[in-house]
Amino acid sequence: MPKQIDHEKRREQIAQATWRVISERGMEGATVRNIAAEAGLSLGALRHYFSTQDELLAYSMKLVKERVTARIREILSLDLPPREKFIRTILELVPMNRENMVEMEVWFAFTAYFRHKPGRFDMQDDGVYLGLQKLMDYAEQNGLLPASIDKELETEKLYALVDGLALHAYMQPQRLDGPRLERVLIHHLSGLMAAEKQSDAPDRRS
Amino acid sequence: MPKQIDHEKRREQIAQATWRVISERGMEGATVRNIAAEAGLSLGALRHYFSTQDELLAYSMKLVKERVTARIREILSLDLPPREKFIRTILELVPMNRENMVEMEVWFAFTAYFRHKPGRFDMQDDGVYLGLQKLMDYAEQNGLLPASIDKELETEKLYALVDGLALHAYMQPQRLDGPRLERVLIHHLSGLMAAEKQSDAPDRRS
DNA sequence: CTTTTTACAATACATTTGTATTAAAAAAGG
DNA sequence: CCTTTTTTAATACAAATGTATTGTAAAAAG
Repeated sequence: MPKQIDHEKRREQIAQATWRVISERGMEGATVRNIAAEAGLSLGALRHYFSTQDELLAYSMKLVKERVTARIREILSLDLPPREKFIRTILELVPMNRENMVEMEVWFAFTAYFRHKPGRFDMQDDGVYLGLQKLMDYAEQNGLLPASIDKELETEKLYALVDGLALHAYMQPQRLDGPRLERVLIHHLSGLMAAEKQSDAPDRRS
Repeated sequence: MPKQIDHEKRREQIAQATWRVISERGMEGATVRNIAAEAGLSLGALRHYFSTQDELLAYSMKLVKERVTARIREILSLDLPPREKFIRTILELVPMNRENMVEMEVWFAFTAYFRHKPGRFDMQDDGVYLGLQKLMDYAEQNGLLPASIDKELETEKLYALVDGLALHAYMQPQRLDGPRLERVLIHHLSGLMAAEKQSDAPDRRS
């Protein structure tokens, strides 16, 4: 038989080809033929790794989530001051480069696609809300948050802010580029951690 | 000839059928046949009002925008205290009922669909950012905003918050229902208008 | 070396899709 | 009443798509 192939690796390559196709041509362009061509495979070859299109799409979606959570887990494992860790984790939730942009793009596409599937493959949640709740707990336990705030509402606001910014960065990348995204988020987090005087960052007394 | 038909009215009916189909079956289900069936027409009949599918979709998208902007314009025309007008306008940007939810749903679907079209029908912008800028100007001119805030950043934040909440209300309607949406937005706007002490609404001294 | 198993390619097939064509029915205009 | 024009229906057709089948080559297993 021909050179033994690492199935899992091939599946990941195909999933990445899927991401590229969706990013460039939308969900409408994510046909098995387009994906096979992007991956440099024939239809028959593709079918050896995914027997149905929805299985391929579901796998590709799952892989996006794994990649993102792995990156975040890595940041959380770094040895940083709590404040830096808190901020950097949140910044990671927003697309700062082309790669993250594609991830978010395909995540949206997958979500919209699987939402209306009869045999639902299991409506995947991105887990960001749960993660932000834990992150806010972490911030509170490390004294980053003033006691006066309504933590639950602030978590909801932060969640909406992050996803809203992500969405806008995707829809209007020329207006909302990386540096501006960072400015907006830092501004919000500074206000959040400042309690009274939300006007600016806390440690600014020059 | 058969009973003269108001073409514009028919086109609106068809567009509304399109919304329903997209809401229930996603963009994948928005075939000309499904839409014709939902509208109670034959393929040939549909084709008398829209000669191509993309023309139908583009019209349906335009109609969504017109409906939403009309509703907002109506609120702006009401005789309300500036503070109420400011808040109610922003609350209108978020889906509080089934109808608004469908509008947002199809707007997202259309946006994703037309994004990857060779002969782009004209990437429609929802105009929310521009509207919010004007609304913030209005708020400032009516003394609702403290001078200490960074108006541009706060506009960007508000924009992201609104769209993020809308997205989440769509994705997790059970968790983020109407009352909760309102609580979160009011909380944010209160903090925004409060300047120092962002902890709660301003006029609360009992 | 022989056999068997694996990766891949080519092709086939039934459905669905957008669009086009043709025709009929129905009422407005004269 | 008769012609004309508009609405609608029925059918056609080519292209695209998901999936299945068949075949082939290559290397692992013996």
